[in-house]
Amino acid sequence: MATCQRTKETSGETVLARPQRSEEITKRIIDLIIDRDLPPGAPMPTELSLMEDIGVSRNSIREAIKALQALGIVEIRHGYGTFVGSAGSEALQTWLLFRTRTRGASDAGRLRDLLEVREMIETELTRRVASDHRPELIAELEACVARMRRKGPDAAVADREFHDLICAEAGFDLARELTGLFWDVYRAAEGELGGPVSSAASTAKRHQVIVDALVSRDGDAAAEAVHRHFDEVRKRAKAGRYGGFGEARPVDADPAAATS
Amino acid sequence: MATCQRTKETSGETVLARPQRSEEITKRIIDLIIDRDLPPGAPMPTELSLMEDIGVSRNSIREAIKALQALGIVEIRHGYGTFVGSAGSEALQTWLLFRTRTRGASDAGRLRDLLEVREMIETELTRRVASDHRPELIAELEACVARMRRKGPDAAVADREFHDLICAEAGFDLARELTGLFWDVYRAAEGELGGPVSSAASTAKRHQVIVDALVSRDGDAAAEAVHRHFDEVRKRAKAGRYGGFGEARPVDADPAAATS
DNA sequence: AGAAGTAGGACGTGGGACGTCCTATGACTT
DNA sequence: AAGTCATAGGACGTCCCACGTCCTACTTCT
Repeated sequence: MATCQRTKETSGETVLARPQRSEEITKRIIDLIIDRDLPPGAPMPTELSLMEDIGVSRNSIREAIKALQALGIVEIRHGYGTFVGSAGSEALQTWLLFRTRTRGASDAGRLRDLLEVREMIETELTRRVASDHRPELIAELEACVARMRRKGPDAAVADREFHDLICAEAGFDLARELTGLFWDVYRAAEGELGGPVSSAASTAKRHQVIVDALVSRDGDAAAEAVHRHFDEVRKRAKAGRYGGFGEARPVDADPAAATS
Repeated sequence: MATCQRTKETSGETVLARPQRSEEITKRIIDLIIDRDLPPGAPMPTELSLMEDIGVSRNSIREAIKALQALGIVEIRHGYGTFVGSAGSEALQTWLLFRTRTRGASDAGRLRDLLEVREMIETELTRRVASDHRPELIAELEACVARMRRKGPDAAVADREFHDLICAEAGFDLARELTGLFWDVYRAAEGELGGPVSSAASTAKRHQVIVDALVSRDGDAAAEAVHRHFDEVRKRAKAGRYGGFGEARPVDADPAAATS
């Protein structure tokens, strides 16, 4: 009987020929969330309810929900229910990691892309934070730098927190989440490629320069410090076993322009 | 028999208690793509093959593939087969649009975030392009600006192409795709909110300034020009009916805007 | 009243069937 | 012989049903 709905004679209209039903279902579910103004964490209608509302079978609903789950738009808890998700950046990790791992297009250049984009965002972000930030921020950043000096696994965590603190200070959620995402994916891809180890002391020093620039509220100096920090990361990456990543085009041919 | 695989007594090892089988399947399929080095466009194994390789039912395989499809990692063509996807940024449109439409967190601030991140990336991108670009780029950009001057739907297309040209010139695929994504999503969200129309002449002028800066190969001037361009966009957005995006937004019943 | 056990709801997985779409191969026509 | 059309096969799309697992909430026993 459910199949009867999509035969032409019952509807009488032009054949819909819907190329992808599931895409339509996905859209409908999203619209449902928007229309009912369901906040993140709110319980979604039951699969059975959606079945009836949308008029398709449970499998179709489940596949659509699965696609939504992959995007972080919904969260599924076994035996409990489906809930509206926050669409956080974690959902993109699979996507970006795949994109980075697959070397079909520009070889290892994708890893460089990751770094470049992060550098662009953080440079501008730090520039803005330099001219407008809470005084407490400095102490928090210094604490991170101190932790970086101590060798160990916590140094990497402190590194991430350092950048996250700055990004959060700017107040742009999207930018903050993206940089965090790039950081995580870079780290994962780097580990997979057998990247080099980080030098703790040098890293801490580079970060300290950024803090100093923030203290003096000098936007240009802050941007410059961030650039130098990324130069360091690039140098370290180049020393790895996948050396010379992204040699497709020597953009940094101009030594003077590299510091800008 | 398939069910027997996951009972503890057959495996004899510690109970896996797999919280989500489909997540495991998704991972396995991705690894399969990487291991076999399947390039984008290559045909994926049949669902039946995957069933046997991974050892789960077709429904489970299909749900995993559906999740992968949502991320653009695979493409499905009905009646033909499943193919490796390019993981392009189009896949993130649903995610980002949802994230922008849902105003649970910071109201309309998300739209502002979109603009800010794009500004950050394009600013730095343009700065780099200023110091290193092909001479032909200028002519291509000027052609876009000329098209912007003519009113009509093509003006928006030219606008997009203009920014895309610059981003492409820098050579960072990821940055280019992200800015394109932000552009598309902003446009979609703007339309949904009943955004204001763009003033053709003014827009063309702002873009011309960017071209001029590129001609003189002045990085700082180019960055400045991009900033001004985005100031313009922000100003225009602020004039919309959802005026003052970023603030709590006062519902200013502007009679002039009611025409659209 | 408190704690253990039980009933119900909801998602997870498996298996099968049929429809739809695309491709390719064969027969037929010109 | 070459081109066109019809048919067979493969692969995905949708549907249905059944059972397992997990969590919640209620009932019942102590």
